[in-house]
Amino acid sequence: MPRAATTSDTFNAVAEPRRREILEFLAPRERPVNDVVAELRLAQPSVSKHLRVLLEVGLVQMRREGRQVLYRTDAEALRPLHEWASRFERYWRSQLGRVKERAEQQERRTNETPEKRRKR
Amino acid sequence: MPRAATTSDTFNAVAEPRRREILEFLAPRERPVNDVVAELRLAQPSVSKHLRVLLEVGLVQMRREGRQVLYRTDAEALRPLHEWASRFERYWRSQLGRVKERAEQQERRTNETPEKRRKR
DNA sequence: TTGACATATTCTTTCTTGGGAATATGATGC
DNA sequence: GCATCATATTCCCAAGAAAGAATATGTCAA
Repeated sequence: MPRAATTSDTFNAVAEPRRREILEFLAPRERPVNDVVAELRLAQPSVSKHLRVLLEVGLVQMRREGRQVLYRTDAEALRPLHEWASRFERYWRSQLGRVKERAEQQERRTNETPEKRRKR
Repeated sequence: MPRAATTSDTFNAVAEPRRREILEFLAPRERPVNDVVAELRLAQPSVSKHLRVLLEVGLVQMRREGRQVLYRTDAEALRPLHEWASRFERYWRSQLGRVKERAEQQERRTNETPEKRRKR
């Protein structure tokens, strides 16, 4: 089974960094596509494609106005993500003492090959 | 450019539903791999691969104990995700009145083909 | 050592992605 | 109609992804 489609749900849609930037830009108020192109310095077709993905999962709303198409983030659609992460809040609260130690362990492991790691 | 690796960051790692389930299961306390296999009814190699991805982005910690390898969710690593979603909290609060209307629009659009949608 | 248990890796197959370039569609004003 | 602005789609490509099956590695116990 290949990886799930980016349009399958919110989690997959926001996995792409550019789409997260677009969502942030379109959160305060609606904007035409070209504003996104100019602000984020992306190619226009690229922006259109990202917006399509976001629209399909309901993360943005769209409205036609003359020649322009105005997009806006539908923040409500991000709540499931927020709530899912919230389920872990109680755990990171109780793990605070061990955080630094673990971060250091993790850093030591970074850039090691699987072979080296396996020997441990 | 193809899609970013699942190990590139937290967002990509949690885009996979099975990995989210694994994180939930391993949040309360550490568990051997086979417990994950049994509980989530996944193939053992599949679980090992998912755990590897989670380990590389720091979402789980690992500890060897005899023949077993114990894994545990590092909830702290989910905070960036939670905080990113929190940035949109003020927007969904102020958009509450329009939510139902939009959800209905979205539902009407679901299962429409791009061709139909384009005509609007 | 041998065998059994626990976990990890490799290989193959099927499928999706995001960028770039080119082109198509859509709306407006003359 | 025609040129122009604004946006969307299509085609191609390189890079992975996830599942399944088979196999490898590691550890303990007798």
